[in-house]
Amino acid sequence: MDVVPSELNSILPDEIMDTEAIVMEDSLPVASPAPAPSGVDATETSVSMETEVPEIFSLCSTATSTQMTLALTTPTTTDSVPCTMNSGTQLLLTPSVSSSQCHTPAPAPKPTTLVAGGLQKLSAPFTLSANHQLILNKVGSSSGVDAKSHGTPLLKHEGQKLVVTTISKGGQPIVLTLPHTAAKPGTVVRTGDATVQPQQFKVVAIGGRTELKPVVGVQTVSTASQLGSSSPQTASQNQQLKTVQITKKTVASTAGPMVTKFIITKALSSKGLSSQTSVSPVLTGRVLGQGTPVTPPRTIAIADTLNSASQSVPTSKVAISPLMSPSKLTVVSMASPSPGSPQKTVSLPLSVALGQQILAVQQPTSPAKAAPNQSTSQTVKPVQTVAVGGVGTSQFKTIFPLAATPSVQQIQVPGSRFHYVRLVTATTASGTAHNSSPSINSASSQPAKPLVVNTAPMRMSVPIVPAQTVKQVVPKPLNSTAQVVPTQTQQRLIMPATPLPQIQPNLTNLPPGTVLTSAPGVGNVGYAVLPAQYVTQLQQSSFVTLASSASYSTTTGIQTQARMPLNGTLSVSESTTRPRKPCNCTKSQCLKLYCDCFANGEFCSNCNCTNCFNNLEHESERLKAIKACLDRNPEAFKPKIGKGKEGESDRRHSKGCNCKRSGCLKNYCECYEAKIMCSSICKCVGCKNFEESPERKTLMHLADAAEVRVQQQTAAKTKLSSQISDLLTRTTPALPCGGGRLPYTFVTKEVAEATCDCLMEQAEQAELSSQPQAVAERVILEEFGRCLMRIISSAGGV
DNA sequence: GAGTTTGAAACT
DNA sequence: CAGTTTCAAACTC
Repeated sequence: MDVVPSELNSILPDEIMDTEAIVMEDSLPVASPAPAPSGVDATETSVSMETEVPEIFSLCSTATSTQMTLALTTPTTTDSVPCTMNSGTQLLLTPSVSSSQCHTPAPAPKPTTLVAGGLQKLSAPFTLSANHQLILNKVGSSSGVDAKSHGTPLLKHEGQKLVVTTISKGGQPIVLTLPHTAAKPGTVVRTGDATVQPQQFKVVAIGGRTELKPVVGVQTVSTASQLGSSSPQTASQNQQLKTVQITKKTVASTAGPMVTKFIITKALSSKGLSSQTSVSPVLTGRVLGQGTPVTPPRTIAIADTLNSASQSVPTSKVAISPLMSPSKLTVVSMASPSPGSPQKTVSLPLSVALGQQILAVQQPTSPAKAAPNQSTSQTVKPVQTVAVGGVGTSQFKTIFPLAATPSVQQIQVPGSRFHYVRLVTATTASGTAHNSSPSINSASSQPAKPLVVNTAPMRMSVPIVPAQTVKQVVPKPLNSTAQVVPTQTQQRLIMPATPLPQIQPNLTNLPPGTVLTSAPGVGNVGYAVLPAQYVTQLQQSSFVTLASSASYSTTTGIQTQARMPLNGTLSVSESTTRPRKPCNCTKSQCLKLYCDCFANGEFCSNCNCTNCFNNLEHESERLKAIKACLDRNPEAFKPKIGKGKEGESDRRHSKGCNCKRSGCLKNYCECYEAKIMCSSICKCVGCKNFEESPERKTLMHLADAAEVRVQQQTAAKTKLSSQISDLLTRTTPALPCGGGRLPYTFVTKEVAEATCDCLMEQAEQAELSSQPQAVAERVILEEFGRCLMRIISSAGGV
């Protein structure tokens, strides 16, 4: 998956993200043949995938690159969850075993395959392990048609929460995280489906909006019947909607029947970008809306409110401050759970998530049950995007895990300028390398793919502060690696994984680019908001080194990374998106407001500063500096120039200037620099920066004239360039093979023949006049020169 | 590019 | 809160 700059976020849904709706339903088990000791029982989960799409999802850590892979890892492998595939989509669930073929559901924790009658084959072994992640890799080509999986894959779904991460179109893996619950393997009950109180959450991406709604009275899905009935679909369908419905039935001894259903609707276009998502009506009443016809954003709904067990388990929660209205929020939790912790889940409270999107990335906690194919996990950098839509509000989140041992996950908040980076200390080596590995395709195709980082349960809910200043965003052209870089990045906030009581009150004031990390020894979770540019750099660099809590050392400084020469693409974007000048701080370590980078909440990048601490390498110092600044002035990181309500006239400096000697007509004056006039709150002396000031008018005229001049020059250059290009185009014969138009192409066959005729004529004349050979040669050469001149003039004249 | 000027930020 | 110092950007040469 590509890293998407924040600016594109608004565009992203259409451009980048596939629309996938995953609905997870949890219903209480009606009857529990095998009552589990705990109120929450591990139950069989029947996963029914209804796919109209020929593409097949494979749930395997070892899925081949060409396949879409779903990797489901749950802590307990013993339980198998029957999955039903309605239509041609096959879902293979194999606990820690990858199988290309469909398998009948085996009660034992054997590899189960979900086979959808779909045209494409997805073989995916998925391991139910601590990871709780389901990774779906989209396969570019569907090779074979898969037999329907009559055998229903058993997904062990102990957690009542299913976290689904959207899959990037670029073949990025989809990660589904299944939160662990207290349910035990033995308690699993086969799909007997009594659905008593199914809860369903419907995620619908409509026009880029995601809606998540709980649904009551969910229908139960019979797995076996559906599987049998499901008909394979032809691979010819380019765009298809895949719906995966996973019904989880849990039988609790005491509790009523619970049925958990996961509905995953994914609109996939075989060709990628343009996917039309129409939620298949197959799941009646479950899909609230339909994806936007054009490149809808992928949506992941995480619903899990019912299970008490799941709730009991520590979960990561991200709370988005409702006050701030970031239209899009991306949050990545990267906490590294203790190896023993069975559950790694991110629960997104609907109440919190309403109207906001949250991204959650989880890592498997229990290494033992990690997917077998871990060798590649390090290299694989799946991008995960999760969209949690509040009702009526469209939002989506994008997570960009950055791979590498110092695993960094980046979250981009569309519409907001926040880049959230979560730093995870690689504590659990075994656990970290895991499931994400299956996405081989993505790794190869996209270098900067993040690993799925292990996420420990988040301890804190973090309010996220939206960028306060709305700045013009320049959308970048979407390419394969669509990236959006804000013209002026504002990053804010940060949520400390560890409690930062001092700062929390001022979270809203946190500077952009702030990195909050857990205090040493407290935890390894950290959140960082990175400048869009920085994120872009990180993504492109394909590896990021983060030092958090000294848990791991960084081999390469971030500063270094940031300063790394950008490739052409980045440089272009940078020029347009990063107006900020590089700082030259020498004594402040870029940790004081003297530093513009720091003041703007940005990491230093391509700066000339020395001894810079304004980077991820010095998270703690930076954090302290931020805190100090906030202590001095809670408004320190708020924009100094108030946003004009209606036009620039309303803009004014929040504090006013104090100029003494500049007359407020030089850039020393913050008001003048901001191109606003001084106001009554200014304490300047000899101010000339007011409306009627003749000096100011003169300066403005000069500035305008200069600007016009520049624009004219630019326009002239552009025009000239286009003219030259046009000239070459018109004068150059089109080459059949589509080759470029080069000067030699002016010499067409006719021209060559004419030239030869001229040369021959000269030769004949020389011969007739009995000229010496040397003279004849000279005459011929002269004629050749004239011919060339005519050709050139002819070309230029056209 | 070096040096000066300037005013915000930081400090007392 | 006021005065002073520090700092880095803006400016000049």
